[in-house]
Amino acid sequence: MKNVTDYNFFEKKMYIYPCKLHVNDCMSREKEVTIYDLARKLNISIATVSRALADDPVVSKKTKKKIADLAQEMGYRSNNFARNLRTQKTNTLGVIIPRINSYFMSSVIAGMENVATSEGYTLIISQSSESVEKEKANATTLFNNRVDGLLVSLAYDTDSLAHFEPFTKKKIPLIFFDRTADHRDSTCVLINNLKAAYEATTHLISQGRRRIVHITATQKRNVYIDRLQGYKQALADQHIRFREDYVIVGNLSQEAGADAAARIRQMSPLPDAVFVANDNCAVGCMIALKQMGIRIPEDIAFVGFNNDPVSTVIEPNLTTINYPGYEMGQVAARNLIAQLGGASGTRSTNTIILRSELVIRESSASRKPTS
Amino acid sequence: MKNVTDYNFFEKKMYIYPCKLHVNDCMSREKEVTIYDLARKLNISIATVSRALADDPVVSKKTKKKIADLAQEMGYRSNNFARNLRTQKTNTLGVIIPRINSYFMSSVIAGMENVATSEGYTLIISQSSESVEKEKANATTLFNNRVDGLLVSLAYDTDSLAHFEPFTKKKIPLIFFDRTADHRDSTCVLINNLKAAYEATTHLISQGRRRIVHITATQKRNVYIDRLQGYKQALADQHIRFREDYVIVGNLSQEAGADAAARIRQMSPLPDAVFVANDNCAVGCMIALKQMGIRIPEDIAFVGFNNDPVSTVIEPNLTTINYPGYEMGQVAARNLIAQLGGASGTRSTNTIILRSELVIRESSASRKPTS
DNA sequence: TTGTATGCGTTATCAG
DNA sequence: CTGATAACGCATACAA
Repeated sequence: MKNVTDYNFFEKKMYIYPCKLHVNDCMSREKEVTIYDLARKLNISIATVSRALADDPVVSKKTKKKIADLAQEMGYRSNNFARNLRTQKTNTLGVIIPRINSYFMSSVIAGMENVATSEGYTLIISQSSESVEKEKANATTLFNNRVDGLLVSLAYDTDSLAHFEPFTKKKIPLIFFDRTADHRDSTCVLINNLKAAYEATTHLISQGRRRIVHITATQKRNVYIDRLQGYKQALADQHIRFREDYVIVGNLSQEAGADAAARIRQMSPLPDAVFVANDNCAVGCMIALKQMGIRIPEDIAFVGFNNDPVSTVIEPNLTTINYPGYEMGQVAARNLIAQLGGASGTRSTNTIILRSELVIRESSASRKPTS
Repeated sequence: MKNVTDYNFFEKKMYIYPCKLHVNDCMSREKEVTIYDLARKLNISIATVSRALADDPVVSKKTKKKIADLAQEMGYRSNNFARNLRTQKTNTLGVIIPRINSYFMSSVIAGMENVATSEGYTLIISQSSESVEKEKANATTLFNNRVDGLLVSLAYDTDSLAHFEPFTKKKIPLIFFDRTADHRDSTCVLINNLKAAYEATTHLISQGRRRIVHITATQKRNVYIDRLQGYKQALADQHIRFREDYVIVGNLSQEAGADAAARIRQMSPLPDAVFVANDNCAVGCMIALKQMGIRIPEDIAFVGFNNDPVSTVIEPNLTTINYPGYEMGQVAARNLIAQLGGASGTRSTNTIILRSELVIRESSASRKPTS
């Protein structure tokens, strides 16, 4: 504080003199070099400097070189704020995700960061922590930060998209990924959850399982709705009656898996398979069941979802749906940037479906060596 | 794939049309409302509006209210670029990390995001992918983005801090966390790796183990240097000879763990314990050893580091060092913001040590029921 | 190919 | 308490 006070005092005093110094003078911050400085030094106009720095073909190679060299030498760096202010663009993408610390999400983010950086964009990441309220607040913040575009994966309980209105009103492109929603003129990037769930369930049936429990989350999110649908469809196609009480809804945490295990154990007859909408929860459930002395896959087979690294650590290794997070991040970011680039045609792309696949491991082996 | 192809085709077609629209013209973006608009409507000066919006005590409550209401009504939002340009502040923090998709790192980021957002700061996250070169590039980008401060966890092979010079030269505060480095006037946030490793090793010894292998990474990073030191120290204190060939250096990936397992198996006599500098690698090693028929903990005991969720999935559950990632992120961010707030005293804080603890699980049980 | 002039939306200084 | 006005650094329409 001492410093600041002194500095203000000093500055006030300075105003007496005709020599008017600006905000960043003295030694408080070395002065930034601007295009004015470059122009003055080379005796040319700032316009030329600006153009040269932007690699405008209209500037001669020679002056370009001169300017580039001097810029380098003087440690010039362009001021994004001045530029953004002028161009009304921010080169910034906003991201809203439920939470960053899951393997899947952090992979997605890694993919986004990868393409964003290489395209000269910057990412602002915010977490909704699975709460609509925080999601709204994040949306507002990002809106005020003037992001050029938005990448969103919805929270569990979001059921209105009203908080994204400001963006669509201003024609700021919006992309939903993974946990998507129907929203006119905004693209979705996801996998075919229905098909994946269908395959998972069909696989269990083909292993001789009939009493298949499904553990999932709130039916507000497409991913869980579709997975449930796929599960139902598979049952129907194999003429297995769907039982409401075989669907366990929770928050898909590892603890939720343990809770589900307790419920499963109460069922009579004991189910012979479980299809879980997420690996973490599957793992929690498997651990709990094993502690109860239930054998996997002999008594109960398991299929998860996500191909999280834990799926190869748990014993037996977990059969699951592989699901390219990193790639999903890349695709979503790339598509968003394409829309920003003015490829207006891009706008009509409504949905991008990524490939997913069933990875079969021991947790779903059939009891007898048939397969 | 079908979709993607169609999409490309469609886009190409769009490019044929001569109708060249500028990025933001026509009705593509409704005009933003500025303080000028507010001022005009209320017949007051922009100066008053600006002050009112900043909640300057010098403005009367009444006019403040009027202005706030109108702003709300007209959908005014302040323009950060204009403000940043004017104030020379960005309210943005840069983050450079090796990679985001590990449980530990994503927890750290979550913690940082948490305090940054609540303090009105925004985070720009970039990954070095464990490469100095990318780390340098990231530093440059963040420098050009004029971040107010920087949070860094170093890549494996970084051995010069020259790329951070621009920041320190401009007195932009720099905080290292976890993978830190000695750098005059920059704060470090980390745990006491030496002590943690000492405890881990001592624990193994107390369980009756003598031939303890240590798996770690390059000795360029403090965390690995310190953990090795702690390991050595513990051996020394228990009068166990340190053996160079018991130290296996790799990249701590799960595969590296498997490789290490192969080497361990060759050793004769077989080591009776392994202390690994990271849980993931420990898990890889355990799985590989188990496949070779080696029993854990009977033949070889294990201790990991990080308390990653996998440590409670692997069988037997992994004894490890618990290590608060989320909190570390919060502390680092909070400290950085404090420095920006002008708390000059903060500057002299050189190192912040977070608590860590040994979590004992089955992987390190002693052979006989003594403990 | 280069230069001149202007405005982008704020904040902050100085003068009422 | 309020107003007028000058920067902040850059991009660009228009002139030359």
